[in-house]
Amino acid sequence: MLNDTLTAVPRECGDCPIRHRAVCARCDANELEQLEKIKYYRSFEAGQTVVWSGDQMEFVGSVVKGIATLTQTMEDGRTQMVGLLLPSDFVGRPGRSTAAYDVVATTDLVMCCFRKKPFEAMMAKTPHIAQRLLEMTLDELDAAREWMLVLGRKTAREKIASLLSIIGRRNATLNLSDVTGSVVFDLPLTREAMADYLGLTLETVSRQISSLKKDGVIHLEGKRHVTVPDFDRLLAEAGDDSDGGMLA
Amino acid sequence: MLNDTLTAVPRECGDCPIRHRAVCARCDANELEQLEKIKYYRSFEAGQTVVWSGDQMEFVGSVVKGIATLTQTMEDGRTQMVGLLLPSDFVGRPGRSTAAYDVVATTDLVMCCFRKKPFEAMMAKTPHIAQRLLEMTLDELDAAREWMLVLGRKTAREKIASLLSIIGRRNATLNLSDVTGSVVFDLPLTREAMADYLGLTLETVSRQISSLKKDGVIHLEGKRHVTVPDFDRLLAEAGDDSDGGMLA
DNA sequence: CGGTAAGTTGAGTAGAGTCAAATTTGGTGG
DNA sequence: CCACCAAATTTGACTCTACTCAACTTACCG
Repeated sequence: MLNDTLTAVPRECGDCPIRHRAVCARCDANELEQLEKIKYYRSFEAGQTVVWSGDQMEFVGSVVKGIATLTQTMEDGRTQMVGLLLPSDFVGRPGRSTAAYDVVATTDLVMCCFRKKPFEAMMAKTPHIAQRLLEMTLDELDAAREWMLVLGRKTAREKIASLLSIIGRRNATLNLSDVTGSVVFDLPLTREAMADYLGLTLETVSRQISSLKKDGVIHLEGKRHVTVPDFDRLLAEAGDDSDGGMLA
Repeated sequence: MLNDTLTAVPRECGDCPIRHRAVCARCDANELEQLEKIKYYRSFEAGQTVVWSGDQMEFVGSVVKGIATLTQTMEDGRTQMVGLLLPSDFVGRPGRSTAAYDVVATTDLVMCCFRKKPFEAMMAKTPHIAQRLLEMTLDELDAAREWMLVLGRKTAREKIASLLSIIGRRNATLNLSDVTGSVVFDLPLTREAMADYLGLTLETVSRQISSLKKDGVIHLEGKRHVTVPDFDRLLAEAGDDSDGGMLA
């Protein structure tokens, strides 16, 4: 079954769906050819752990398809999600040998991997890669800081609204549609994963979603399919005047 | 009086106290000479705002001396500190025109500034700068994620202990002393600033500090001078087994 | 059609927030 | 050098949001 997934993945960088957004975005044809030589695809099933915190990192890479989470765990089991990895996002840190976080596949996942050593060697010779990685890292830093405001200062209701607006906005970006008026999307996370992202308990997440539903801010079909009739209303509930956290 | 401060600042990069840690750390003599041409020093008094969120960023630069904070504010006034800037830390984001956060001098502050355009131009030609900036940004991203765990999952008491252990560890690093047994330092932040960092109210900060004092985890002389008799005890109170958040 | 995981809802509690004094402190002008 | 002031900090009393524990419902999968 893993092969089915692999078959769906492009063999050539030219066909790659994340070609223009990933760490390789700035590479020219020649550089891409070099990358082709050291890349390989790996597939993971939903729920599988991609990397364990503290383990040796033998590769870095990009998410091609699916969603993964970056989480930290305390000894007593308290868990905090510190990043949501979407297609084109980069995993791993050049120059560091062990992983600092758990990476877990939330959905079935395909990654484009590079063995760490050759990648680092290539990065040193190829400014285009380092430049793009810097740009992506600065974006992630902004997203992390945006999230610090959510975690530190927002109420449970605002936290949920913030998460929904981020997911909604991202979906709109991918579909190239406007975030005006009504927005529809599927939640890629369980209530528990949402709780881990928001620094809440899953019960509180559930209650606040019910409350937003009751107040007509969102509609639900099943547990995952969300309709936001008025996106500005959602943003107001999130405590953001205009555009709050852009995550990816 | 500004001149007094300026006089204390090196004119030559060679004498600079942050020479080997800042964004210029990897530059060779020639590159440094180019940087000298576009650099200038600016001093700020404690309490002064260095950059307003949303403003045009006409410069980027490094903290040379003193401490600054990076904060976000919601319309209703809730604020969250998203970074603590220490000597050698970089301010500003190449490739972005407006500031995303308020930068405020917590103590008297000296910055080594570069006009944004020339700096960006130089970065494009000088891999050493971009490399070092990538490294620093990755470190900041790790620190931000570490802090997300603190904000999202720790109790008030653990938050305070986490902040104290970070400050204690940083001081030890600067003094090249071990973080074994007893550690002594001055708090660089008011209770309110600590609260903004930790996502708490200043009253809660005060109560938890009193509680840690009562339990003998710390001793206080005046409001700012802290003695930690047993650093491991403090780490245990922070919920960290070994080394929790390293901030700088 | 049952079994299990995911999600919802309820009741009671606790930890942090709010509002309101009191107290300490560092700095200043006399 | 000392009294005084404004700001920072501490402490108290009360409230409320989000957590805990628990039962129940729903959806999905074999």
